[in-house]
Amino acid sequence: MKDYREVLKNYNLKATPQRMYMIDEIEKSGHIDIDNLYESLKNIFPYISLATVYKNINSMIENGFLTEVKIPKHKARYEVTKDNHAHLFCTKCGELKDIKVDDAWIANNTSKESGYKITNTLITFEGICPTCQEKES
Amino acid sequence: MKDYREVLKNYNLKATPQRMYMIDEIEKSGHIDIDNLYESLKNIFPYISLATVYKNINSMIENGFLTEVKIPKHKARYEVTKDNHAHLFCTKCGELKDIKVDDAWIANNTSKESGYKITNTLITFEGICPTCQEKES
DNA sequence: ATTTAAAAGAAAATTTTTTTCCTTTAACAA
DNA sequence: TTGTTAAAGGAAAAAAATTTTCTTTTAAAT
Repeated sequence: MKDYREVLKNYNLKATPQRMYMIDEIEKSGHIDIDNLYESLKNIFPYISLATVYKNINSMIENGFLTEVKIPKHKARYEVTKDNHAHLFCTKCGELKDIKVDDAWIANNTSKESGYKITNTLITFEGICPTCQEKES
Repeated sequence: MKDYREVLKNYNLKATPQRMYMIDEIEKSGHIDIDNLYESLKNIFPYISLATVYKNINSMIENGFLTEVKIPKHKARYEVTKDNHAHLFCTKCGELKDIKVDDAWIANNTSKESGYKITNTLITFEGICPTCQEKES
C-alpha cells in the first residue's frame, strides 16, 4: 500500500489512518461512491463515522486532491484527480472506467463558436461494456 | 403559451395545469433546477406541493420527455429532451446553454478503443461566458 | 353526467449530507 | 521523548433533499 503522507502534507491535510485508507480504497477501485467507500472502510475501522467519510471527501475535493464524477441516474463517484480524461459508464453493470480522448479540437471549436472561455471539458460515454455485451448475446 | 396536451397524451400523462406550466417553465428557461421551478410555479399555484414537482419531474424523466442534466458542484437541472447536444456551463453566473457539437467521431473512436457499445455521449464544457468575461476585465 | 384511474396536496417518512460538540491524535517544537 | 495545539475523529443531532403515504380532487373517457 502506497504511502500518501507526503501527498497529504502538500495538500495541508493530516495523514490520519482513516484518510490513508480512504485514498487507498479510492485508488484501488478507480472510482467509488460514498456508500461502498464507507462499507469497505468499516472493515478496517469498525467505528468509523459516515460523517468522517463525507468530511474527508469534501476536504479532499476542496483542495483538488479528489474529483467528483457525476453519473446519470446514479450517485456520484470519487476518483483521485488526474490528467484530463473521459469516462465510460456501463449502464448494465455500473462499471466506470477512464479513457483518454482528444478533446482539444472539440473544446476549441466550441469556444470559438460560443465565445466561452473553456476551462474544463467533461465527457461521459454511456454504453455497454464488452463483458455485458457477451452476457447479452 | 404552447399547448402540450397532445405531447403529454403521447407520453401517457394527464395534462394537468400544474404539469403544463411546469413544462412551459422548463421550456422558457431552457434549463431549471427543482428549487427555481418550484418557486416560479408557486406564483401560479400558491398551494402547489414540492412533492408534486418532484413526482412530475420523475414521471416525465421516466418516459423520456424530460432529461436531467448534472452539473459539477450544483444541483441538477432539467430540460425538455431534445436531439443530442452538449452543454456549456458558466462557472461565474451559472448559466447553462446548449450547443451542438460533432461527437460522432470521438464516440466512434472511443467505442473502437474500448469495445464498449456506446449509446450516449454526454459533454459538458465548464468555462466563463462572454458576459462574465467582460465583467472580469 | 358518471366513472375511474391518475394526479394533487399535506404530512410524514426516508435518504442524503452537514453540523455540532466533545474527545482523540498527528504534527511539530522544545 | 514529551508537551502543545490545531486538525480530525466519532456520535448524535440537525438540516437538506427526495420519496412515500393517504386522502381528496380532477382529467379523460365513457
